[in-house]
Amino acid sequence: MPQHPASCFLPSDDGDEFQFCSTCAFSNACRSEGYDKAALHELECLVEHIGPFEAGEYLFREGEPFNAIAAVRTGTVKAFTVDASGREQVLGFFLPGEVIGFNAIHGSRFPCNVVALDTVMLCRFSFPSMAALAARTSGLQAQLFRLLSQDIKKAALLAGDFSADERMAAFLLGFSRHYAARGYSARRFTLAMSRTDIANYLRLAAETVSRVMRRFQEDGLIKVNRREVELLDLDRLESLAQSVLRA
Amino acid sequence: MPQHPASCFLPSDDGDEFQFCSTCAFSNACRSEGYDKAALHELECLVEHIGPFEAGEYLFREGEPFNAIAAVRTGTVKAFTVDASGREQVLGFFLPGEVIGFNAIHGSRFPCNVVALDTVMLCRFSFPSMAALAARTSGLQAQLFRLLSQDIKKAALLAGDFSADERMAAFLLGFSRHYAARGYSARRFTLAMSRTDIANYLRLAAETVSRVMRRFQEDGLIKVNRREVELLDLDRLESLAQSVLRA
DNA sequence: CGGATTGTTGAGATGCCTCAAGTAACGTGG
DNA sequence: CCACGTTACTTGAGGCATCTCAACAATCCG
Repeated sequence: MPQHPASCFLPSDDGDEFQFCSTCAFSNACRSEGYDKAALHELECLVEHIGPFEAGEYLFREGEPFNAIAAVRTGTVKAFTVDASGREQVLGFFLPGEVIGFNAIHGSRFPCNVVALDTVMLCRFSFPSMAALAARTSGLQAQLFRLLSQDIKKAALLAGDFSADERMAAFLLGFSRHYAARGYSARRFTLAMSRTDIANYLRLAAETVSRVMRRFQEDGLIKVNRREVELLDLDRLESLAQSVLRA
Repeated sequence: MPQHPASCFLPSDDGDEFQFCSTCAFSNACRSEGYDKAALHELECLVEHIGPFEAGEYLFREGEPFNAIAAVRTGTVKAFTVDASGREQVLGFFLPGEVIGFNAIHGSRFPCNVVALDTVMLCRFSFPSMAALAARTSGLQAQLFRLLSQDIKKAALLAGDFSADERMAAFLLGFSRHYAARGYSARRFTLAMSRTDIANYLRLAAETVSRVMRRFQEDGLIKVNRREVELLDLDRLESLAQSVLRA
């Protein structure tokens, strides 16, 4: 995520780096906001741009040794486990700017599978190298602690006992907020995942997701066409989701 | 958590420190396993032993600024939020050796209340100081990353969609494993929390918790008397809990 | 001993799931 | 470009796990 043209091994044909990086979880750490130049340069050298991955490709597999975290540059990613009886449990989705792999530090192995839902590009960071750099760069260390802490809170959100409506509203608003924070539309977006994946993630049946979406549409809250979503009444969605999002 | 009598501000009447500290999440970091002596000495100086707190006392309140984490030395602690309609959502319980406050780093405020369920003593660590020390002590930094990562996984566990039986079995085995790992009985222990708290935590009704426990007892899985629990058939409990615990 | 809290038990209600069928979009090969 | 099979999604009907409500029992505590 360099501010200036890459000075290490970065692919030179990566013209859109500023765009990508301005939305990334590390963008603060990557910018020269008072960090010493040497450390910043090292972070530039640390990043590997990998991909593209096509829909369905595995980025990581459960049980695989952990040695790097990865920030999503483009595309959408799904993390999931498969239980003894073969059923998926979706743990989460990752949008551009979000970081994959924090749940793999403890145990030194990935506790879940991670697949691309569409065309995905990643920034890969060796975790030992990043930790070493963080030891010398207090801003980076602080950012890592914050991101890890944020993941704890995210995981706790969906653990609450909420109705199908509350879950669905919170799910949709999650996308809205993510995109809004990055300069995209808060009202219109495309879901990269199937109804089945959404249902698995929200701990609902796929049929329930269908029904709730239809009802939301009948009530004028949203407009859905296939995977295209438009949020028509953000206020009412917020009030539905408030017990989940608490903010 | 000094190995030798405290050399800083530690209360001198704290005769049982070795005992406490050997079960603590920081015990590795606190022991002189190749860490330089200076750093170890600093960690000793960093810790404040606080308490005792009595049952019902608040250790932290939601919204309170975050500036320290705390390891439980003795007693049991409950973390919870209160939603708009006044209902509690229990986020977790902390037993001796576990660390409170990792979910407060992001946001710089406690996202939940934390109360003592019985008589509680804590080791308090200023987080900025600990982060600074971690920057100079790679083992401590690694341990902090591991503990944060572990909390992500813990939070994800209860988020799965599991039956009342599976949740209850996993809940009981959680205590069993915690105590076993620390040299206490894996089969007999006392629950410090009420049925209502357990139910809130497991996202069940209190009545359901009662009924599941009775059925477990009828089936010879456990023996319960009030808050005293004895696990009679660990194997069957494990197999009930396996989809939750996945390990 | 009496009131308050905590836990237990039963009966009925309900939100979501399961099963089953049908419809719409998609990709593929002809 | 169309017929076809496949996958994704929708819709309805019925069932079940868990919740809610209500009463009661046991324990704690002043």
